[in-house]
Amino acid sequence: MRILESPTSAQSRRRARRHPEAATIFVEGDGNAESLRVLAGIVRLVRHTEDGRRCVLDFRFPGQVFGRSADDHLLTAEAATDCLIESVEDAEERGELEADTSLLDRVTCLAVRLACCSATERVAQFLLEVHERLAADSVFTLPLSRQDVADHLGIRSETLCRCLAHLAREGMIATRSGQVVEIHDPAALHAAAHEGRRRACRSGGAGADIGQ
Amino acid sequence: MRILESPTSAQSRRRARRHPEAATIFVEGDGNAESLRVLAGIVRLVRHTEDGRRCVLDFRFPGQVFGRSADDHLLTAEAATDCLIESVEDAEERGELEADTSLLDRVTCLAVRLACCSATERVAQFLLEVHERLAADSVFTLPLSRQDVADHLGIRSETLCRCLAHLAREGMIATRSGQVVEIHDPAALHAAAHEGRRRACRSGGAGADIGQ
DNA sequence: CGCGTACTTGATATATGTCAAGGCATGTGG
DNA sequence: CCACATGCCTTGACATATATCAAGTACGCG
Repeated sequence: MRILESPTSAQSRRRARRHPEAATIFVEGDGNAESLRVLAGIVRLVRHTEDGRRCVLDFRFPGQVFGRSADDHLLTAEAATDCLIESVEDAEERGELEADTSLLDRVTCLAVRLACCSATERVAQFLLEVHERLAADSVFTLPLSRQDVADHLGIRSETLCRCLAHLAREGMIATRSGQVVEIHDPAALHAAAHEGRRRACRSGGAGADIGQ
Repeated sequence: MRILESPTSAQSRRRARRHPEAATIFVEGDGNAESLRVLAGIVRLVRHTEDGRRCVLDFRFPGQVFGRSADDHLLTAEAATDCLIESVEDAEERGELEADTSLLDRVTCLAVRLACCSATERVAQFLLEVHERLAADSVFTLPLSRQDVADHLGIRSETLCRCLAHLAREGMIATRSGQVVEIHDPAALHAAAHEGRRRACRSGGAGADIGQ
């Protein structure tokens, strides 16, 4: 199993803890508000509903922090892949802490997407965003299961497959062996991520006009 | 125009500011992190996307606080109805401040709903939640436009109408003159709010079993 | 009382979910 | 090292939910 690694992880593996894939790192609502940082692997922040459904609110990639505030512990953190996790204090010591974007902002953006965007738009947005967050090459490995991505985007895994296939047929991306994604035409992908324009601007009526 | 009033608003109207319907109270991303409290009316917390779409992330009812933290100002606050707003300091002085639930929690719940629930489920959940948050009688007035509610639930206003009509046909609720809602059968409504059970529990596969 | 806006309802198109089968990749045991 | 078994991914056919487009209606306001 390949593990995504942050550039600095090699020299800092000292006090890192290892979490095997699917392990629970902390549970929603536990009092224990520890701040953690991903060294390698991918963490998913999820909420399980009382009726057995699951929703992936966000992913954390190498170098990113989670569980920072008490609010962050409103979600459960799980290892989406095998993970190396250290405490934030360790990273702080070494001055490796990046400014992390607010979880509220992340979840808000997700809610807006879920409310407004079609499945294909969501998938395109997700690809672009992951690509950017990983600061990856145009070809990159995304070691997430289809189910994890689908649960994040609020669609079925079959729909996710179809959207990927569609984007691939249009020549915007290619998927090699499932987890390897290649972005061929970022501009077109970006357009696909924001198609809804037409459908849009009726909502507000008065206030919001586009103009671009 | 009727204005929802909090029980204590009468004696505290001193330094309250009035915002007419549709007025913007503060804009997403402004540096000015003022903490406010609704005395009367309803505030909506929205995000406008770059492509002209709108999403209502949450509503604030009389007695509730908004704009509390810097994060709260990631959203725009608008008067969904004519509003009376005071500063949190004023309420604090009088010891009227309730513990407010975290905005992250609210938005997370919304995202989960948007990701998992059908239109009818969302509408049923919304009615129950508003009913509870208003601590209202089984008959209550909800002075929100269909458009506001639809933009909150991620559906079209036509779909919202149909869902309400459906719940009414089933005898769970009645809508009198648009803004007045009557909850006839809370139990059935609660059931309608969580129908998806069947569809659910396949997602996780291994981890998440229900058991209740 | 008449007008304008928002709400409601209907007909239809489309997107997504659902169910089912097949293929591919990965890991395991011989 | 290969054959097999297992699970994930992919694709297809179909059902269904929701968006879309278009009238019609009710309601609030002047």
